[in-house]
Amino acid sequence: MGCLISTKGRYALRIMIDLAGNGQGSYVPLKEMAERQDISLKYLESIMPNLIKSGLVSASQGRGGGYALSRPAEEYSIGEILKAAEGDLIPVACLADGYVCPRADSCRTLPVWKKLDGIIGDYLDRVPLSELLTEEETI
Amino acid sequence: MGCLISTKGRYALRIMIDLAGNGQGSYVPLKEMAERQDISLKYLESIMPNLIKSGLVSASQGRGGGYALSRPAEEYSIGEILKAAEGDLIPVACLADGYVCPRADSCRTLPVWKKLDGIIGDYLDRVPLSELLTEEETI
DNA sequence: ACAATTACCTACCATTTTGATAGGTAGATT
DNA sequence: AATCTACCTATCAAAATGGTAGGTAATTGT
Repeated sequence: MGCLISTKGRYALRIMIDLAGNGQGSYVPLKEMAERQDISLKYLESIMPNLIKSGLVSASQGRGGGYALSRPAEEYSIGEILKAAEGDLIPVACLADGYVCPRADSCRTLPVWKKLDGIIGDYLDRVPLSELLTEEETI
Repeated sequence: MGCLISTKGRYALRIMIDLAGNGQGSYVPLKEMAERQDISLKYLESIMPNLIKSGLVSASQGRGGGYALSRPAEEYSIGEILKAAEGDLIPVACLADGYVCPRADSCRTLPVWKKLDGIIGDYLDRVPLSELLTEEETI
């Protein structure tokens, strides 16, 4: 389909919203969230490590364990969540990390891609996670 | 990789730039452009119908034939070119044409996707093809 | 101590998309 | 008539996507 944001990012966002609804105090088991959000537990298990690695959530094993936000919801941008979940968030392969295009210095379109990337990043970094919460979830 | 714009869109843009360099008068054979741009002729052949369908270029068969811009370069936006080449240009599957999400009315993220889509479209629609031409190509 | 609960890890897999190739057909020009 | 050109159909390898399965290790309540 050619999408910037896949289920990885979308599901991660829903998990973060779910976690925000629970507050920071206690841990929420992934199984609960999988059922609540109607997403495969096993698939979610493959996404969570990305959020852990980026320090967005903390986890605790064993009974009473689960996941929890590591900061208040207002202090997250959805940009950083999507970036963590997806690995990268680029509109065009030319901008891939580590990729050096042989046509780069004569390429007339590269500046446009960079600008586009900037615009997308700016917007997503400006939307706080808390903006996605309903009143009940915020309380 | 998770990209909004694939080679289809990027190659289409390079073809349009190449065509703009030739002016509107005569037709340019695809074979020439494939060699000049170092892109597989056969692959380009699969992209051109999209540009034809959207009325961005006109074609002529037979000797002396090829492709030509159907308007002056200033009157194209790169947004419409990319959209024609890619088929659609959406940042997230939720916005796919004809897709109706069951969670749509309670979804907290959908407004963000729509806004993002708007931002991307606005930018790309505002960049004219002529902005990608060098001085020589513009003459 | 032990059983239950939980995250975490590795491997696998079906489907779709991407990027491309191959060969042939039909129309236009010299 | 010969040639050049777009156009059409089929095929294909590799990668990404979205998901499944089974097991291991850490923690906790009882």
